[in-house]
Amino acid sequence: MKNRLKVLRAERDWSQGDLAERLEVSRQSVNAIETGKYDPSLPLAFRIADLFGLPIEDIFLRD
Amino acid sequence: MKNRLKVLRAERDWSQGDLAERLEVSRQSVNAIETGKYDPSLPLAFRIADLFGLPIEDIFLRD
DNA sequence: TCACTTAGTCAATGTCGCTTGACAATTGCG
DNA sequence: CGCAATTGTCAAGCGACATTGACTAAGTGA
Repeated sequence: MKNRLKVLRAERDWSQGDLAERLEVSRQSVNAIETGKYDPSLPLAFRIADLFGLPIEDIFLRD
Repeated sequence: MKNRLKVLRAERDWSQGDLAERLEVSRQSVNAIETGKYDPSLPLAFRIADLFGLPIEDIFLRD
């Protein structure tokens, strides 16, 4: 399960901390998801999709 | 996080066991997800979406 | 140079997702 | 009626998700 978080974040010039704050999760969680340590829960994936205004399928990709 | 699993399953006349087999998870997991005990992991949500040929957003709904 | 931000990582902790095995209650069918 | 299939649920266990706090390393700017 890959994801485009880093790119989407860069497009908006947000730090991992900025994104974490908007998602209401810890900065370490954002980092772990970006670096592929684990996948987000489904509810968090929805919050991410809502934040970026994209369908989940456009952010998270089957690897 | 609600979901339409029970309906989608009924449309195909599948038992929880049938669905579990196709998803390669336990019957108890299917039951727990259907009865709202917990949400599936993101990878499992993708497998479910693929199986039914629907986007994740059409199966799982923000509550 | 020095302070600050950012990114990455580690440890410890707690909860969630998923498992196997088991059992009861219900439904459908010969 | 009797039997099988289905659904719902429980307990115990394991690994994944997410947390706080702390630390290192690299880049930016005054």
